[in-house]
Amino acid sequence: MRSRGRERLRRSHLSAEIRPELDGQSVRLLGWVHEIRDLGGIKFILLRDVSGICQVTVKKDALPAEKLRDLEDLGAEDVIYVEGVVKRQPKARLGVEVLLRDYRILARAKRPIPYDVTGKVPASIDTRLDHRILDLRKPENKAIFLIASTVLQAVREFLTDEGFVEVRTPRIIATATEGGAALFEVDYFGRKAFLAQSPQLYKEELTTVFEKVFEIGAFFRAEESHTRRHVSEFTSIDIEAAFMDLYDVMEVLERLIAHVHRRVLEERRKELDILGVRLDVPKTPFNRYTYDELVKELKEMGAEIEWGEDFGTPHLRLLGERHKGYYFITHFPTESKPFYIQPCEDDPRLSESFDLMHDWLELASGGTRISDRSLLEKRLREQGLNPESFKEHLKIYDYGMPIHAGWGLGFERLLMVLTGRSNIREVILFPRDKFRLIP
RNA sequence: GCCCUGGUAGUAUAGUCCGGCUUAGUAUACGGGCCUGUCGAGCCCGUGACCCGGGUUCAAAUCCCGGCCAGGGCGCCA
Repeated sequence: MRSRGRERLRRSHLSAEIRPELDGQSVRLLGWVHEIRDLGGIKFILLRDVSGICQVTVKKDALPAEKLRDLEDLGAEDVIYVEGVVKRQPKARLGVEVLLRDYRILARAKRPIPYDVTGKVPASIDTRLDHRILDLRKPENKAIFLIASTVLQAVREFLTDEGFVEVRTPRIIATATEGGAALFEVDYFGRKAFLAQSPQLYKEELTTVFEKVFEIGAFFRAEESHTRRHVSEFTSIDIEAAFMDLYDVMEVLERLIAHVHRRVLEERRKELDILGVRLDVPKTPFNRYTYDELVKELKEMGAEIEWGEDFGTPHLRLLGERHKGYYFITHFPTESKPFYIQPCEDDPRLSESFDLMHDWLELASGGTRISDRSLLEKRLREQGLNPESFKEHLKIYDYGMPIHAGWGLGFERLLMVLTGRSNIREVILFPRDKFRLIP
């Protein structure tokens, strides 16, 4: 019985596949009721599935009375199975509709549904996140995550083709990896442990095995940040490669960004249209500016900044007005960077570091890493960290540590750029920040 | 953590300055009715709200204080 029922309810087409060329063909559809417009003798049901929305038309004189009665009760977000015939229809916006022959209501939605999926009335980001599953059913929000899926796929295919090995490092760690950023503490069988804020040290160690590694994963920062570009749980795309320096990995990064643009344009044109985003493949190589140059530039613009000071948000906003799109900032002061960044040989006050920017938004950060144990220990001490608590990491440097370099790219920030969204929470399915732990 | 702004039906808003003209207005959603080409459907009717606590006052959505919540910014960062 059960399996026969399932057999009947297979769909023959997705809503996006209902095209005028199918005129006259019988089709079976499955989906959610997006909207109903009832004109009395004729009723229009907009049926939404993963591919989009199509119009199902009900001429009331063409259905038996008892079928019609149930249909009168159909509401928004009900799940429905539809059998019908495709009709080329110049009067319909898409030029095509499905004339309903039979149907089954598979699941009812509560009425009134607590959130407007059709988007007739705007909703604040807080309300949207409170009803996130319904919010995601809006075509424009769904489009963001269809693009996200393509981006992840594109990143994996690009890095794999470049000879990088995908790895996974622990989320639960014993000590802070970089000092600085606040970590979430967890109770690990009665011992104190932390949620990882970065795969940094593990990925460096792994270059001595796989040479080129990458990881796509969630990391955690217990910062008090309250901005549109910070959350407590975010996704980082990280690479690390032996026998490379900052210029090598910058080149990998800009080619990756270009590749991602190409793939999104190839596969998600419809979603970009829904979002109203015009995307161009950025020209490589991206512009490169040194920290020194930009400090000079900022001073010329009248900004207050001392050499050695890291750029603050107001500085970056100023720079973003002058430098549009993707660009690199290189050679930051060693002091402003984490302990593992390689100081320049000719001027140790500067480091072999870089950030990838888009306008004023920081997307990625990376550089050449220190490969000499004694220098690394010296840098740890200079940053007020205790080498003793890094001994598990430091011992790797005794087993043959070549020069290596890498970067970490904020996946959601890249997605903000690609989808034209200004709040990082919009591009995370279920965002976590200081104030939000549900849904 | 600090600073700024805000909290009115399910949602989004008007009203708040300058307290009373308010049975708190509008849109949308929802319920009922009319409607055979809608696509922001239309028209008619209806249900539905002043964040919580204290204070000032004859009178508080409106002014004051505290709390909670939210949005944004800063620091920090991806």
